[in-house]
Amino acid sequence: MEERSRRIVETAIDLAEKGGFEAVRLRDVAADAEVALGTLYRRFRSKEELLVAALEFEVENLEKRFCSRPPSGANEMERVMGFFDLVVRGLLRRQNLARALLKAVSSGDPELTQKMAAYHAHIERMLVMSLRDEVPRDDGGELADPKPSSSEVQSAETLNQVWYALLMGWAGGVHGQAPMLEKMRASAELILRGSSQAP
Amino acid sequence: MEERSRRIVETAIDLAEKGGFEAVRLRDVAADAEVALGTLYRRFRSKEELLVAALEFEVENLEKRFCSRPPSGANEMERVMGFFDLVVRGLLRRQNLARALLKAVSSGDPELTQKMAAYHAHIERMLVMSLRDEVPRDDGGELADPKPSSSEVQSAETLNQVWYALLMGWAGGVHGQAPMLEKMRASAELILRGSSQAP
DNA sequence: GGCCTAATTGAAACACGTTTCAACTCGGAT
DNA sequence: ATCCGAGTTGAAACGTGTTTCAATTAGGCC
Repeated sequence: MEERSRRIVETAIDLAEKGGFEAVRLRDVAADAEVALGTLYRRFRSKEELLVAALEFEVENLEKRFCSRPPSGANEMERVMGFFDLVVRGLLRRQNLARALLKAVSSGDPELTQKMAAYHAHIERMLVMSLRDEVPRDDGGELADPKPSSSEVQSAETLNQVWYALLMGWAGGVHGQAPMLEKMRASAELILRGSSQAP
Repeated sequence: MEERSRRIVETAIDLAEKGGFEAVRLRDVAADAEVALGTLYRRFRSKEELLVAALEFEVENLEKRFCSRPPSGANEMERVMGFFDLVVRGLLRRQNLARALLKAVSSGDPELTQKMAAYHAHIERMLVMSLRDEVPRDDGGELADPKPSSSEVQSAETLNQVWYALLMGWAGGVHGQAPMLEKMRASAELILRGSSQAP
């Protein structure tokens, strides 16, 4: 990403951390990033697109942490929950920011379809790697994760679906982070138990 | 609900059917419902709250249909998928409306926490009843569904989580309705298989 | 009927996302 | 050095959600 765009995204993240979605006023972002409003709009078609770019940035960081300290655990369950703990510590700790990013990615804007799918793909990839016991190696900047089996992919998809719904519930105030993790564990138990049986 | 409020909600639904979330311009809603803008705001604190009221309305209709023609099927899987088919036919067919309602309920507005939780409770209740093979009887306007077991509740919660995430994906253009139902079936297979084992 | 309170109305104003535009700047091709 | 086109700037304007407010109306109570 180009220097100016990065400055814009970082400014947006700062403002979102402080005051959430509403605090990301594009006039303020432009001013703080020392850019004209028109420049911001040349690079990001909307507030949502800007915040989704911020989400991409945060997910990249998450992936780096994931690769450097992959969740360890004796079984699938522990490793998968270790991954969700990582997301909580890496992203949800900054509640204002996390809520703002979730709101942006779930806005339903058709322009963001591709980015939304990419986000889910990232999470699912990390989930597949968590299901395995391998230590993921950083392979020239890319994650090494050859040929996931279709049952691994299916489990990861289902886990990600549950996780996404729980994130939405957290963002909407339906539950706090600890209950969210509890619910995730309960659902994961069902899912992993199901996946351990021959179809 | 009072007459004036109902008129406002129905007007909002009309507009949302025609043009989605953006087409629900509150000035237009007020004008079409023959009410002053201030009156609309006295009854609904925001556009999202208005649309969530519309969602409540639609979910009530869904529940009526559910009670009058409960999904039938030889096993849990078929009945649960029958329920999701019902939602598709009853709500998602009107794509503009459905997307608008989903956008509202997932807006993350703290004022809507209660309504969001209530929505999920409704869906989960119908899922519990679908898991069972009973014919749900309309019990004086309320659904008869005595004492769901904790394992039924857990399955219903997990199914609902997956379903909600898939709805968001559909609303965001990640997949169409048919692929969404396919994904739902695949995840439900995992979940129901897991629930059929002793914990 | 007269009165009191709450609801309604119409209209204006405000905030912020988004668009538009003319003037300006800058890096590279000639 | 000059010129060109793309990117940038600053400022204004527009649309829509939201707020505000004075004037009006409606409905129950004496």
